[in-house]
Amino acid sequence: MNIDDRIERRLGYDASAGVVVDPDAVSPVTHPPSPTGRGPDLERLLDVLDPAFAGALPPSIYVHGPKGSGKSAIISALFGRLSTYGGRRQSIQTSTRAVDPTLPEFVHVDTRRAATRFRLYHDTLAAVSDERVPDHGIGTADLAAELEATVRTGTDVVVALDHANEPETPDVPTLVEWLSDVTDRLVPVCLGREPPDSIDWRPEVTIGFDRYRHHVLVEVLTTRTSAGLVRNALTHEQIRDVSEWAAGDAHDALAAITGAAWHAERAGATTIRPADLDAGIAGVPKPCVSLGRVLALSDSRQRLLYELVSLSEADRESVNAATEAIASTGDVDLSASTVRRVLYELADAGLLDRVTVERSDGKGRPPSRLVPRFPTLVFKELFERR
DNA sequence: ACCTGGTCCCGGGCTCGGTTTT
DNA sequence: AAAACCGAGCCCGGGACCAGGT
Repeated sequence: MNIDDRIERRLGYDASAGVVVDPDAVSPVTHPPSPTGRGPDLERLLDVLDPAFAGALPPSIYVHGPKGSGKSAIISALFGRLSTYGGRRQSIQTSTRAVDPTLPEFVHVDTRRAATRFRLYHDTLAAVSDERVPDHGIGTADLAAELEATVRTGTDVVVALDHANEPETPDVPTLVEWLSDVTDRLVPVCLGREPPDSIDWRPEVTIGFDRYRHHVLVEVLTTRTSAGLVRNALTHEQIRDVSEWAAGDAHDALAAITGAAWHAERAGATTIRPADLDAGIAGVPKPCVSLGRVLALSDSRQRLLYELVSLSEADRESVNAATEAIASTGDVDLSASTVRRVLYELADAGLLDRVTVERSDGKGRPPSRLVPRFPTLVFKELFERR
């Protein structure tokens, strides 16, 4: 976090209103350019990537660890920086080498947004190519040929495949195969939650992330709230409490804080009061699905979820009741049968829980209530602000 | 037996670049 | 050069069928 960034944030910000200075700085779905508290892991990654700095192909890597442990934060920050060094430029000065090495390109792909072969090739190509890549009207095979040609005439590419193995994203072996089908000069760096021995892929190197330890998470939250909220919006005590509650999960902690900050702001407060923090925490279920998964859904599905979390308790009592209520709102232009099917799909994917309700009037199978498993407060706010 | 909730699957149509025809 | 057409991925709609309850 440099001085320019801090000044930039203050520009255009009305200091007389609210708690939030920079929503992105405390958001659970954005990563700061310089993450806090993962120095040793960063060093391990740089050690492993070392061959790349000598112009050789680095090994394939599997980065694993629980949700909210900083995998994406570290990799996206690191690859973001490395991409500015990479590519066709001769970049490293050294007196001991006859020829300066060319660094490979480093590309960070979110498989939530690139969950098909087509989208993966599209996003990878878009990142390494100077020309713009069409979204439609071109076949996957043509895209693969284009990517192969670009890599052949350019440099190797290290591709970070973030969020593998989620319900909406392909599994690790599939992603790796998609890359190797194009050329072996695309080196995969996969990120996932499963331990290495439970995935069907043998990378050359594995790196494990552990949950944040309490004092490290406190440090992360302190850094991010000081960048994103007004001064003293949260006490140190409150940050410690959130960290304790989040049990090492930075995503959940930031979701609770963001929710609390908006709750306070809506009430016209200038600090986060205990009641705001309680509301923020209440808006994050345990266990909680990453907000990023929700935000990667198509517009129609996000709209549907927004309508769902805006429903009254009574309308959420059963899937059919929710279907009717959602389908009858003017903002949703899906048919009732599609709404119903999508609700079941979202439940199956783990974004909603189906809780069977006890029922006395009972013919037939008892209905189930839909309970969101994602940070509802933050999602609602983001949806309304977009 | 009957009823309602839940799962699965696939045809068809939409959008939008690319390609061919006029 | 403009217009018509084609074909790619992707989304929607809906129906067939299975599960779990009285």
